[in-house]
Parts: sequence; structure tokens; C-alpha cells
Amino acid sequence: MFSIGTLAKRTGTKVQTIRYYEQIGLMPEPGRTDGGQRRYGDVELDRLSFIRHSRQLGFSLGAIRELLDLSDSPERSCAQVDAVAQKQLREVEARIARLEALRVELRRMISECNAERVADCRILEVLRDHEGCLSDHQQPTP
Amino acid sequence: MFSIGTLAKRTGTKVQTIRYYEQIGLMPEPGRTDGGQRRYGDVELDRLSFIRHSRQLGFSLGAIRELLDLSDSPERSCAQVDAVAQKQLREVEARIARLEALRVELRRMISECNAERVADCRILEVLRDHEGCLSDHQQPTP
DNA sequence: TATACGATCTACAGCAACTGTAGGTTCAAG
DNA sequence: CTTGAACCTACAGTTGCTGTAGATCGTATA
Repeated sequence: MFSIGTLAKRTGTKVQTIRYYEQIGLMPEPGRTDGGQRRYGDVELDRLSFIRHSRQLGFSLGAIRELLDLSDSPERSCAQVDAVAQKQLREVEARIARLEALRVELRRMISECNAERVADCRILEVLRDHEGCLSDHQQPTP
Repeated sequence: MFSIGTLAKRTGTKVQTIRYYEQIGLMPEPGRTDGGQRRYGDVELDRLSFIRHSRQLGFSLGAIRELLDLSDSPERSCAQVDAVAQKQLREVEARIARLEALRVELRRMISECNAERVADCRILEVLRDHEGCLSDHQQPTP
């Protein structure tokens, strides 16, 4: 049995983040000492490790909740798990594509600017102009 | 002179977003009709276009504020503008690198799973394990 | 056993960058 | 002059945490 601080250190999580996960029902309510401090065991350590590792892979808390629910029914088909992972992969790939387009435009913008004064700066001009825009009326990357 | 709705349509912005930009001081307080409705001109249209285009390129509102301030002093050196753009480029490149690592790991994870039952699912196993992790105790992509 | 002090507790505010809602008012076309 | 779409303010909600204040707890050391 160990404290929230120890759990935090072992998983590379902030103490507040663990309490937050508990609050939103992602982590279970743990046992308490007589004084009211949380005490954890290896089950909680594993669960939190799973959550953190999934977060590192970019999964949303919603997706992680789904994965945790699925892993609780070991006899079910793993097609659903696969679907969650596939969706995440597609999202990651979409973000990469978007960022690569940004990179191209930023590089071009920067390389075109050889000005001295702000007045002649191509960067600001490009930013002002909507010509050659990636695409109009699109959401910025989140 | 046109309404906030017209400005919104012309720049692909939501009406509330424009009011939000005004609230945080990114857009100026415009003139009003006798009834109290906002009226805009071409100056505001240009400024909002600049903001939206910059957002599309991934600049934060803070960075945009900086760029707008810089563009107000046309005689200054454009080195600072360049620095802001360079920083943004580096951030974009860092995000791409991170996402590409995620893509590799997600692909590997998915391809390794040929199980039927959740109990044997490699995806969940990989997520549970910290072995072969990208890196421990690292922040998830924002 | 007493004390000190770091760790933990709750509760709430705040971050980015918006988006949505409720309840009321104004503008412009017909 | 009516109607209804567009506008107004004010505030709550989103995601995933992070930080703060002020009080309490736990344990190592004297």
C-alpha cells in the first residue's frame, strides 16, 4: 500500500492529475487511512500506467475509458479495441498531414522574407493576404 | 459599414469568436449603431483576416498579438517577425516528429494484434506494458 | 513522546481558444 | 407596420489538466 505521491512518482503523473482522474471516474476511489489519505496498490498502479501510456499515444480520455471498459470483458471480440486504435491512427495521420502543409507554408513564407524593415516584411504580407492560402474557412489545428 | 454577421461570413469566423477577440483585446471595439449593434469597416476586415490566417498556420493568439504589434511599427527591423515565424516553424516540426513516432507505435501495435478475444489482444497488452515505450514520463501531445 | 515539516486533504479558480445557451432587443425587407 | 432573422449581454461548458489556499496528516528524528 502506498500514497498518492508514490503512485504519482512511479507513473510520472502529477498528484492533482490522479485526483482528477478519480473525480471523472477514470480511476477508482481508493481505500483511505484513518486520517483520510488515499492508499493504492498494484491494481491501481497498473490501471494508471495504462492510462498514462495511452495518453502518450494521443488517445483521448474518452477513448481510454472505452479501452478500459473493453479490457474488462476479456471474452469479447477484440475487433472493437482494434477499431479504437485504428481511429486513433487515422486521427494522428490527419494531424500529420495538416502539420506538414503548415510546415511547407511556414518555410516558404520565411524563406521569401529578406527584408530589413517590418514595412517590407513578406511574412506579414503573406499573413495578411489570403491568396495562396492553404484553404479558406477551415478550423485551425487544435 | 457592415454587421458582425457579415464580417463573420467574409472571414469564415463565428460571430461569438469575433466578440471573444474583442473581449481579449485582439480586435478593437468597433463603432455601434444607435441601437447598439457593432459596425465594421475594411480595417477590421483586414485585421480579422490576418488573425484567422495566422490561426490557420497554427500561431497562438499570443504570437498573433505580437505580430500585430510588430506590424504597427513599420520602421522597425523585421528580425523579430522572423523570430516569431521561426519559432512557430520549430514548434510545428516538433509536433510532426512527435506524431510520427506515435504513428509508428500505433501501426506496430495494430499490426501485431491478430487475436480473437480481448483477453489475447496485443493492443491492450502494449498499452499496459511500459516496455518499448516511446519514452517514460513525458507529456502527451497538446 | 514531542516536535517539526513535508505530504496530503478539500475546494475552487484558471489556462487556451473558443462554442453554446437563454432571454431579450434591433434592423431591414415586404 | 409587421415580422423574423440577426443582434445584444452574460454566463456556462468544452478538454485535460495545473495551481492555489488553508487546514490536516504521517513519520523521522531528538
